[in-house]
Formats: sequence, structure tokens, C-alpha cells
Amino acid sequence: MSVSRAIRGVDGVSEKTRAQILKIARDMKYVPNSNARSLAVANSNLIGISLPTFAGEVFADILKGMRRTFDSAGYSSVIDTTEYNPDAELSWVRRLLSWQPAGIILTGLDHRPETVELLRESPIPVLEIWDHTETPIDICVGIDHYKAGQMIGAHAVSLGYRRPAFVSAPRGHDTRADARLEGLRDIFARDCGAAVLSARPETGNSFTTGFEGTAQLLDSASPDIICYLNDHMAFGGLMCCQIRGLSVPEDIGIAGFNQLDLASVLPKTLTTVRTLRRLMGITGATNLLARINGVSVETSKPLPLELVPGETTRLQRS
Amino acid sequence: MSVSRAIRGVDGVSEKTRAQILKIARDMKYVPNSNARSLAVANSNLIGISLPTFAGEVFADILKGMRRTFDSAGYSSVIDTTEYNPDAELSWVRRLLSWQPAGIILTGLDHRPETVELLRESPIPVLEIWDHTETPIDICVGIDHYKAGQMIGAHAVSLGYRRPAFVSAPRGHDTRADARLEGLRDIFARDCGAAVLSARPETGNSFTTGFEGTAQLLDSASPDIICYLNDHMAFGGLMCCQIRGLSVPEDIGIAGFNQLDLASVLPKTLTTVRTLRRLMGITGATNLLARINGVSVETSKPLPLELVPGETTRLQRS
DNA sequence: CTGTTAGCGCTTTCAC
DNA sequence: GTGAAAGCGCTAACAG
Repeated sequence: MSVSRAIRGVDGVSEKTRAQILKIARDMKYVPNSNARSLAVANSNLIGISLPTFAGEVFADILKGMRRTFDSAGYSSVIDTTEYNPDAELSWVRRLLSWQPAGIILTGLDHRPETVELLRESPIPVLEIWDHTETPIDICVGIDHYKAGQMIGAHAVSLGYRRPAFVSAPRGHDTRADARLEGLRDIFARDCGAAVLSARPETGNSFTTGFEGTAQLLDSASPDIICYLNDHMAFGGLMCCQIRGLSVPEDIGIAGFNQLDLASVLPKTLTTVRTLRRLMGITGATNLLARINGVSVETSKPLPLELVPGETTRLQRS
Repeated sequence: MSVSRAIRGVDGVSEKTRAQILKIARDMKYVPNSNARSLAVANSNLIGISLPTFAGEVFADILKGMRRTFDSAGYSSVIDTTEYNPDAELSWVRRLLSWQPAGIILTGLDHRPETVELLRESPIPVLEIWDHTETPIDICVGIDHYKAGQMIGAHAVSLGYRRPAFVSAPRGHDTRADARLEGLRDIFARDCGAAVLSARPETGNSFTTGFEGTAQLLDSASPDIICYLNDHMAFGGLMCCQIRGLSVPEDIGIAGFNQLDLASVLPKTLTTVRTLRRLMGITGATNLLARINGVSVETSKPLPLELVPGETTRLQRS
């Protein structure tokens, strides 16, 4: 018992005994057994995180914010990626629950009904991150992707663009794409009755998807602005325009999303929307920790978005 | 006991009992306790992975290869990032060992002595990935970064470049940078007695680091070729050259590394070195699994590198 | 301050 | 095919 106390660093042991114990432990290269500990105390300091993918800056940034917060609070995070497959998410949640985690984090709102049911019935706090909803499983911290689409639309409309288009990720990838496109569509429909064309290439990385999507759009129509799911795709689009001899913003406008690192070295600043991903991670993690510790927190926390006008869009003369 | 057997799916239970048990388990929403299981069997199906960072394509690709392999073999992977800090790696290894993992994966060869000691004494198989060495802790799968530097050097020399420069990541980041620079230096010294200038900006993301490093070099000298730690930095360099009115490859050559996604949409193909990152992950994971199952494997597996000549370098007239 | 007792949920072993 | 007994390494609760 004194050994247990000494090793855990709780009091109830004299400094003398503690020192002896720690020395012996070191000498015999003692390694504690976390499984036994978790079993005895019936919980763990594990936070399970489900992410769509490790690729790209977006989730890496969110993750970084969360991990910093958890690390300094003494929690370990274990991460899984679903590759945008809700069934993979479900099986991860099952596995996770068997580890008695202190909390669970899911990305987005698109879950199997069984996942939701499982989590609602368990006493474990759950955070949904990246998307915003008023009715989360437990708590959520994210942005409103529909509003983000509207924001881009409003900017484009105000500059006088009237033939908008949107390039999205391959089907079954980012579920946020549809929400943003809808926001964009609603604004254009409402403010100037224009329809938004869309392209969705079937494969490829963000850069090639942006490139191909742009090629498809330019082959079949003549949009005056193309909006993209993210800055990487927008860059692919820029390259496509360049090859076809289209000047940006003279001949066509380009708008990205997320304000990624790449944009910081482009010769023309990119019109985009800034998302506070690091902050989102920190806020989410902090709220989840509060929830774990029984402190009451905001159920649903939307994070601000900021439209960043750049040199790839400009006022159209009418 | 029959319950245990039924749930695990081992035989020794009649189909009838098994069906009953499974039904009841489902009805009462039974969730197994992995901690108790691991405690009882004295091991787990966890693979602990230490990565420098989640940022960037490189480790995401390697990770993807590893995870695929582990998943299909029924192992779960838990990942931590060290942000290039060997002390963070050490504390992760300590934490990991307390979970009785089936295997451990570390990135690179730069570890604290204590980490190495800890791992050498434990019976747990250890894989070092990304770098190559003939004397790993246990087994390793990676590339020889010194040779990679030589490869780039040989290409540059053969094209007639004589004023080489190298842009590296901020200090304390990628430890591979020094090995590559050394390879590059050795080749230039041996083949044409030229020295390699180098720049190493102090902060920033890959893109801005490439940009700033290039600006530093161009301010103080007139290299005829600049080599970069990776394609993203090379792109930053390209943008810097463009702003300064330098044409590539007419005025200056540019060489990247890793053949990243970005390169696939650039108007000029980038001279770079292809690294088989996905394959590396798969090979590493496969070898580790073999090791875990007591099958003997190659201790040290170097993966091939391929120089990919592009339009950002060309033959110099003498 | 120190140590004993009991139990966490599961699996191994061994009877039946 | 089924179940009783014992133990994995640890900690909560209590006794000394």
C-alpha cells in the first residue's frame, strides 16, 4: 500500500519511506500497469478522439489545440480516423467504450443512429467538434458551415458576381461541403436569382480535385467566380485558370476556405474565410474537461468566422 | 464462463447458449472492459506510435500505411506527437509501457539514452521508422537521408550547377535536414569542389520557411540552384523567386523533396525525390507484426529513393 | 504513517 | 458443453 501511495505521489507516506520505495522502483525498473489501475478505479484518463482523416491542416490544427489542453490537464488522447465512414466511427466508439475513457470527441454531426444511442446511454461526456448544432449528443463546439457558405455568397454578390460556381470534394468525403454549397445557393437565389453551378470530381487529392473541378466547370460554362471547399482546392483552380490563360481576378474570381498555410506565400492574396481551428480545439477540449469534472458548460458553442477579402476577387463593373 | 466464451467468439459453447447470451448482452447493452481483459491476459493489442507531428503529408502518409496494416490484423494504434522533442518522446514511451502494448513505433533515430535503455530492456518489439540505420533499437524501416542528399547533389552536379544552396527547417525541427545537407555537401565537395550555402529561418510553416530562406540566400549570394527540405518549402522558394523577377529554371534551379500532392498541379513539374511513404508504413507495420508474432524479420530495411527530374532544373551551359 | 482485506471484470485452469 | 476457483496488478476502505 505504501508503494502504491509513493508511486502515485499521494500523501500518507513519510518522505523517508517514499524515497526508499522510489529508489527500489527505479532500480528494478518497475513499470506500473495502467490496466490494473483503470480496472481498480473504474475509469481512465483517456480521451478518445475520432477524426475523419489525418491529412490536411484542418484537423491537424484542431487536434493540436485539443492535445495541448488535454496534456496539460494530465489526460492522454487516443485518436482514430474514420476516413469519412460512419461505420468506422461506430466501431471506434465501441472499442473506445471498452476502455472506459473519460471523454469522447467526434468530428461533425453525421453519425450512425446506433452511435448516437450508444453514447447517449453512456455516462461518458461527448464533444462534437467542427460543425455547429443546437442539438448535440452532449456538447459541441464548431462553426456553422451553412452560414459560412452564406458569408462567401454575400461577399461575391456584393462585388457584383452573377455566375457563381462551387467545387466540392469527392462524394463521401467532406460532409460540410453540402452545407456550404446550400448557404451559397440560398444567398445567390435570394439576392440576385442566380443559380450556383457545382462540380465534384470523383477522386484525387485537394489540389487535383480543385484543378479538375475547375476544368469541368470551364468546359461546360463560363462562371465569373468559383468558390472552393478549401484553399488547397482553390490553388488547384488557380493553376487550372493559369494554364487556360484566364487571369485572376480580371477574367474570373476565386475564393477558398480555411485560410491555410499555403495562402501565405501566394503572389496574390486569396479571398478566403478564416476559421479559428486551434482555438476550436482548445475551446472544445476545455469545455469537455469542464463537463468531465461536473462543471456546467455551454451546450453548444459556435465559433466566429471571418471573411478575408483578397486579390483573387474584385468589384465587377456592371 | 460461457458468457466470456460466447462474447469472445471462441468455441466451447453450444450455438444455442451462445445465441442466448449474445441476445441478452445486446439487450442489456453490455460493453466489455478491455482493462480487465488486458490485465487478465497480461498484454494488449495496442501498438503505440510516436510521431514528430501530425502536420504535413509525410507522417500522415506513413501513418495511413501503418494503420491499414494494423487494423486489418486486429490491432489498435495509439498515437502521440512529440513536436520534435526527445523528452516528450521519453515520457510517451513511459506512459506507453504502462499499457502493456504489443509493439512500439518511434520516428527517427534521435532518442534520449534513457528511452533506448528502457526499450532495450523491455521485451516489447520496437520499430524505428523513416530514417535508416544498421543499428536500430530493434528493427527499422526507412530511407537513408544522407544518400538522398547525395542523390540530389549528383543530379545538380551533372546538370552543371556550381553554386548550390540549401534551405532547411527551423532548428529543432526536422533532424533529417542535417543528414541531407551533409550528403549534398559531400557530393559537391568531391565532384567540383563547390561549397553549399545554407539558410535556416527561425520560425514559420513550411511555405514561409521556404520563402524566407530563399530571400536570405538571394540577399547575400547568387546561388544557381536551391535545394529544399521538402516540396512545400520549394514552393515557397518558387514564389520568392517569382516576386524578385527570377525565372525558374532560366535564372535559378529549384529542387524539392518528397513529391507532395501540391506538386501535381504546378505549371512546371518540380525536380524532387520520390519517397514511398505509404509503402514505408505498410512495410514497417508488417515487419513489426511479424516480430510480435515471433517470426524473424530483416532487422534493417532501407527503402528505395527515386530522383524525379522536373522542369525547375535544367542543363547549364558552361 | 503503515498494512490488511476485499474487489475491480476478465480469463486460465481444471472439474464435472 | 458448462461452471467453480483462483489470480492478473492495482486501489478504496478500514484497522492498527
